[in-house]
Amino acid sequence: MQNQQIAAAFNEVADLLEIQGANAFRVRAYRNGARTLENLSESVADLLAVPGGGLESLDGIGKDLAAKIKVVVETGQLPQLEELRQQVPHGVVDMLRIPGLGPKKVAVLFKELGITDLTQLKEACEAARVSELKGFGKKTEQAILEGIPHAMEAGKRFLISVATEAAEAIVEDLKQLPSVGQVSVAGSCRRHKETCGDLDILATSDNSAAAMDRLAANPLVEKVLARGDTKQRVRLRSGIELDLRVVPPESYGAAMQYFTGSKEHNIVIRRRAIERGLKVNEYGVFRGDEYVAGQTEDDVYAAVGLPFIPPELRENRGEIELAEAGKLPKLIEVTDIQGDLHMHTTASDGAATIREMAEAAKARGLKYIAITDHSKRVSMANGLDAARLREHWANIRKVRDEMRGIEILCGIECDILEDATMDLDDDVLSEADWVVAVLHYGLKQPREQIMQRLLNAIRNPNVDAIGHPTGRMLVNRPAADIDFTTFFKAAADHGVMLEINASPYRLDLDDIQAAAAKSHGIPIIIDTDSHNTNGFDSLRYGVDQARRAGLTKDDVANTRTLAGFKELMRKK
DNA sequence: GCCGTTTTCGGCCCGACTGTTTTCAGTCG
Repeated sequence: MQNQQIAAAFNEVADLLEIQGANAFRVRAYRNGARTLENLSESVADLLAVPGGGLESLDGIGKDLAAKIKVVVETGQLPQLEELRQQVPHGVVDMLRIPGLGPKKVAVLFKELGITDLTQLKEACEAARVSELKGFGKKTEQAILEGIPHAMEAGKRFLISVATEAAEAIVEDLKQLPSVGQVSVAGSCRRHKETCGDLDILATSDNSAAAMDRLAANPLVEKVLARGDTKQRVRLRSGIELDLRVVPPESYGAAMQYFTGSKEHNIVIRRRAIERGLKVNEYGVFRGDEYVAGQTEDDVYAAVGLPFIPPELRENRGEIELAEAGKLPKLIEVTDIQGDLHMHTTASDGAATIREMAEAAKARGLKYIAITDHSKRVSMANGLDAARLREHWANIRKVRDEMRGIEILCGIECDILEDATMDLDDDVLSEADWVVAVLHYGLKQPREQIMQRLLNAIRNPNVDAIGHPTGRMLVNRPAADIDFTTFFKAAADHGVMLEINASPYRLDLDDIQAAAAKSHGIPIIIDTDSHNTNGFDSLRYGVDQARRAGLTKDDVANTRTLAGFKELMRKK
């Protein structure tokens, strides 16, 4: 957690320096440093303890930033940030969220008009004082007024499921157009990030106007925000903004590579191009003015001496080095999954019966499932006590005996209570085929208490796995404060599996945590946590998260047959 | 502020679009 806090501090320093007109590369250095910390699995406090300066060996962390990290770890504060906050009020930073306002214009508003928050900015626009400033005009003033409500929503991001569904619908619609060749989603949505800020769609056509007209007429589209010869930006009714880029066919691969990002990945790719006397942009790979590649992404990567890199890995977190060495992992695919070990029925808060869930799972090709309804603490969800649970298991066995082609485990999603005990006694837990232990309540407890709960559960011989370990709800509720190094070590020592919960609201573990869990040799499971028969549709999002973590089929326990899976379960 | 088969400063990814001006700066991705 401390890593994220320091990263946030560095990002804020970058924002504030930018408004003050500091050197752009210095600003970038703070953002790069922040990003390194966000992606770090071990804690900076641990690295500080490494003799010889473990911090400075990190990408983008030099003498100066390392010293600042040390100060934060030791004092909990960054004096530089406190000082900058004195100089630039916090509301000024909020203005950066208004589309069309960057650091330069925000600085002018602050210095010339003394505006320090969004409310004052609104008043100034309404009084037509903004349009009188040099570099501003009537249109800018109007755009600011329209952008203020958006800024008030504070950098809203969208769940990957919401973004994916919208993007796929629009891609399908554009494909109907005869003048359009290839159409595809790019950007963070194609990289399958857990949330998307906006959408990028790419199309090849010799008639860009037709494609843009088609998009503008799509019922999902609320407003066209900007339109040029090659690029159109629209806002969807859901609030997501979407960029459509139209490129010639010979540039398709280059444009896909370029607009899929990430920005950090592409910077390295372009640097490699420069080293080879080449230039990479969205139109192709060029030697001087001569086009040398660009039709496919394979060609673009080949031009810079690399094999194709799966979009999920394109974050500049080591994938380029792996590609160079020919060691890219063969990432897990949805069809590799044979079992689903976390789901609910009408016995607790699910909408379907045992049999309906089993039939639906079988229809999707799953070979085994575990029914894991809630334990009694989750009274809101009609959680089960020992007596009801035993009765439920008897019903599950009945369905299991009657059905062919799918195995059903008698499971339970058992709460780890606030006092670190389990919600059900060991005698009943020991009768289960499968126990997933989870945190639902008391997620805001201090780290020591959270860790006590997780470690107690891991040490309980009846617990097979920890489900949605951090308890976060995306865009909504923050994760519990977990010491991951200790957590992963304990799970590995006790043979407890860890879940990537595939619900698009959770995706917990996240990509970085899952990669760290893998490095500890912990078997990962990917579960849908289905509450109805459509819940199995979420499997793809969990697999995508695993792919972003670099996981292969072998890293994920429920890609095995049931017999193989049971070999990985701890002995009882 | 970082980085360097360039050891010590000079470079750090790049193009499209908008609005305000009239040749370009700022913003964005």
